[in-house]
Amino acid sequence: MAAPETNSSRAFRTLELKPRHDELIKPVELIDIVGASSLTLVARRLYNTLIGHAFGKEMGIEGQEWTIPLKELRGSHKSNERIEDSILALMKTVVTVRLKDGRTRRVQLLGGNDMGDPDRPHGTLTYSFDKKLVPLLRESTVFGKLELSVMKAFSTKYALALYEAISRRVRLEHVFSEVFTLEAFRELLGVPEGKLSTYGNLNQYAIKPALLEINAMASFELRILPIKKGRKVVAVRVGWSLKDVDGLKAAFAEVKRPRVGRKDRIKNKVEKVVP
DNA sequence: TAGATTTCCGAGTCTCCGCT
DNA sequence: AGCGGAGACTCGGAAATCTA
Repeated sequence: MAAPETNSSRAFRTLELKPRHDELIKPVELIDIVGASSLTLVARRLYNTLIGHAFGKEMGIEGQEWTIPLKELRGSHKSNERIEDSILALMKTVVTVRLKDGRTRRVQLLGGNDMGDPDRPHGTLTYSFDKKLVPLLRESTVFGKLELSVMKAFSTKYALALYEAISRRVRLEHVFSEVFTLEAFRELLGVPEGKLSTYGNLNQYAIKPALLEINAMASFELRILPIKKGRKVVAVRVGWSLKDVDGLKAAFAEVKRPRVGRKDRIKNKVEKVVP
């Protein structure tokens, strides 16, 4: 999938943009991860936290290490057991990135790391990113601005993947929709090879749930329309618009509510679902 | 001994195949 | 397209264990 070019007058570098409270900035090359579909939602959240922690304040250099208390990675569970699983999954995930000059780069999501320190055996995680990955972070000119509190609230990986991709495009001033072939859209959502092979299943289990969650909780509104060739759906048009003040208030309120029962709550609201 | 951490478990929820 | 259901997954909490 081709990454959209940013409007040239505002071609910030990642280095120059500081995240506001509760947001993190993630360069486009990382967001369009190809081949990470086997990562769990927990692992994705953990990775987003690690990225935010590492690059939120200042830009890294090759070989730099960061230390974060495990407490901040655990979430609501009190144990490290799930953190270790996620770290292993991230280290095993090889990302294929299409560079602007046409080269293809393959790199692990997460580099070497140490858990614990001499004082507290299980207290901290010291981690690094591969030296091939750090320049990507530094050179990025197109990026998404992601709201941590929103990302934490998504319950399906398809909603998170779609949110990441669209939140980046929402910032482009003159673009309000984009057409994806079904193949590209599956890749964007991170649908595993061979799964959800028919449009019916893709719509029911990936697109509809993701739309429901995003429209309930994000700062923008999404519409997805199938594009048919004959009777067969061959592509989708994804359109987006920013919410008004009332819409933003409702979204903020839903994010703050507990996850239990969310599905039923948001289903009762107006749905913009694929026909 | 108190607080931190790990292990285990079960309820709730989600995914997606097979069928109509 | 929609339904039913099996199996997988997520999550929070209780009990056990560890550490200072």
